[in-house]
Amino acid sequence: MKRTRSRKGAHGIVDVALRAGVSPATVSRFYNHPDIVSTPTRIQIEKAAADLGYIRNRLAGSLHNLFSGTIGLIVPTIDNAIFAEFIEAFASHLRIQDRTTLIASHGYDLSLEVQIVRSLLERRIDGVVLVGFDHDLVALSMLADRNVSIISVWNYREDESISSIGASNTEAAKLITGHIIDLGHRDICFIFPDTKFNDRARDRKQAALQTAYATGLTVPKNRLWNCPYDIGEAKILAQKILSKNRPTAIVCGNDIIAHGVIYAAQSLGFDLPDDLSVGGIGDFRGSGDMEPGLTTVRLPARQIGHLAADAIVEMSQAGLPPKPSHRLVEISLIRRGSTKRIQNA
Amino acid sequence: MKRTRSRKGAHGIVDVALRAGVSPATVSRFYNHPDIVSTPTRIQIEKAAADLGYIRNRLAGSLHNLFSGTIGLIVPTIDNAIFAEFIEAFASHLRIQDRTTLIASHGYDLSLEVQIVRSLLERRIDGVVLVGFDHDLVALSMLADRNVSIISVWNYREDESISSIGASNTEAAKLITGHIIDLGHRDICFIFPDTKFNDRARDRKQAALQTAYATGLTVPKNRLWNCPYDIGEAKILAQKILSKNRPTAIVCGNDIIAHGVIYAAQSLGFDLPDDLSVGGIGDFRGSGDMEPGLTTVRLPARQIGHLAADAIVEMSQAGLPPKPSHRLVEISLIRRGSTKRIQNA
DNA sequence: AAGCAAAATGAAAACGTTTGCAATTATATT
DNA sequence: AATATAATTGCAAACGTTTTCATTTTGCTT
Repeated sequence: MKRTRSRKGAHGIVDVALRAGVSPATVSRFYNHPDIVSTPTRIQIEKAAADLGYIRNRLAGSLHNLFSGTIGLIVPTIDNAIFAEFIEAFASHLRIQDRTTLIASHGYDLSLEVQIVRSLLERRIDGVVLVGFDHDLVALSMLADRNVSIISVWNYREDESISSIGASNTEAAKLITGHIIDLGHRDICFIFPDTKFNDRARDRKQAALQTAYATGLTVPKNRLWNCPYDIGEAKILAQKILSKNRPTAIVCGNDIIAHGVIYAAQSLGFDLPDDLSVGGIGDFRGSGDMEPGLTTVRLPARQIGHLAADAIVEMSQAGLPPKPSHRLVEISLIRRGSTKRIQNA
Repeated sequence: MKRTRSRKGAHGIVDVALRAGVSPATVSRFYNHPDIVSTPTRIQIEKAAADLGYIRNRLAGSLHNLFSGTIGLIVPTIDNAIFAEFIEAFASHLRIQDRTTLIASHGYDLSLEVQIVRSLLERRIDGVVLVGFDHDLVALSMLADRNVSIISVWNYREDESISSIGASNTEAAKLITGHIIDLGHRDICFIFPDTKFNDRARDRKQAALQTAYATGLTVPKNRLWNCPYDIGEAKILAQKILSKNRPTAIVCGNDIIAHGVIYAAQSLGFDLPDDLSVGGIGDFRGSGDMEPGLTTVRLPARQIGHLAADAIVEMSQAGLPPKPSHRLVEISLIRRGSTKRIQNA
């Protein structure tokens, strides 16, 4: 394939320099270290650049100084509510810091993540933000070898070797499970997503069950289910669960599943929360507005996005810190209409 | 600030060449035109690159050949369901074509869009995908000046000057409005988002009202409302509308608003669809699963994402086509439980 | 086996910036 | 006013590739 497109129209830094009557070096400094160029020249250059409609070529720059001004963001999925608010907040805050976001998703497929990391490294990202701690070692070492800053978001654990910003998913699951137990429920069903390559789900599931066990509950086979991140599939599963010998409450690994469960209950004509209590984790957009409102644990997605953007920029400028730092964000139980004290307790 | 981070560990193309016993030129060809390097050398280079953990630097390459392998995607918002499926499909298909997605959102603020375009141009994107046809002329001409391919997605119109892939929002609004009128409804309320800088919403709103007028209906002030893209705000607005002198049906400019309306009706204890019919546009994830299922017009978001990815890659390789091309994607009315023939008609 | 075309490779000049160093100019000090 | 110091600026050499052109090697044909 012939690549013949011309961009002849575009002016370069030397054109600007020529027109402003200075050297290209000075123009470069005007953009990168504005403080060290004198006011008169600054004005000259500003005018020349405007006249020519100059847009600088950061690729050429990064070739020299190793900084591309681009940050990679790798998420499991973009197409559902889970990460939407986070991505938006992250990208916006990066833009404010004059960085751009190179985004990619892998659908919980770690091998794909390796390819994605390679592809991002080929574009010389200054840093990368990943979700959670479950990652292919190959991907991590490629990043480490090239001194690319890494931040893991969403989950919080004290002992991990890469820096992170996130909530304790363990606590989140404890909160919602504990709340439901406190309401008197003893026959509780648990629906969680697949925990393979998903430390958030794993932490939540384990903590939820642990909390149940600690109260002396047992969780038989028909009270523990797996379910993908999909409202429709959750609805179908819940309909099955609810059709016979139903529990008094369902704890869901995330709000997506909880939405499906609530719809399932409604489709079967149940009264919520009288016939069934439902709890989620996440507090996505919409969870508070549905009827009944979903009782859930609020994870501050936007805050994580904001913090992650600031942190990755700082890290990429400063070089890797000696030790990984971990930032815990607050979560809170949001009581809404989908849970209720059990009647016959 | 001193930028002293070293990437000394990283090997370049000449290291690979040295180790493979060939010239850098051959290694470059190995990556860019694999067909013209002989099998033995190919193997040598493959091995050398693997041994050294070489990751090529595409920035350096684009400096020379004007292609960065990066496509810009500018959407109004990432943080709600509207564009989520589209973005996911788009980014995935770009990845398959060995391109990466530089994403940014502007929250329906055109002036921000200009800044974003500049920032993307500084990274020398090969093409850019925008939503709709309402754009700042400055942004468009910056792109045109630099021969960057542009595709507009989501909306379809025959007469626009930039290439597009999308559905007819006019048809969509006609479909849902017509459906509701066909069901016998005459007292219909319309809730649409702000149409400023939003041609999709404008087309929909106009077509919906037109359809109503064509049937001889009038739409008084209290039957036409504005509402942001937010379930919660839609819910509040709908509660107000429904509390006094309520219509028999509500046509919503998108599924987000429709979700809010349905929740509002439920919060007031209405029976859906007996007390009220609700129609949306979009068919987002979840619209089919809620109770009752939302009657809406399906816009194939994933398909648009897929087509747009393929199209922008092709355009960016081929140079601008002589004439803008417009691709119309199919939409369809999805009848679900939220609409019903009016009882007393 | 010679001759020729085709295929594969190498040498070196770009691509558009940034930056170390040196040279110049402005400012401060006496 | 002369000198010392600091603030600006310019020169030219990178940065890591890709590509043109020329050269070498390979494969065919007779």
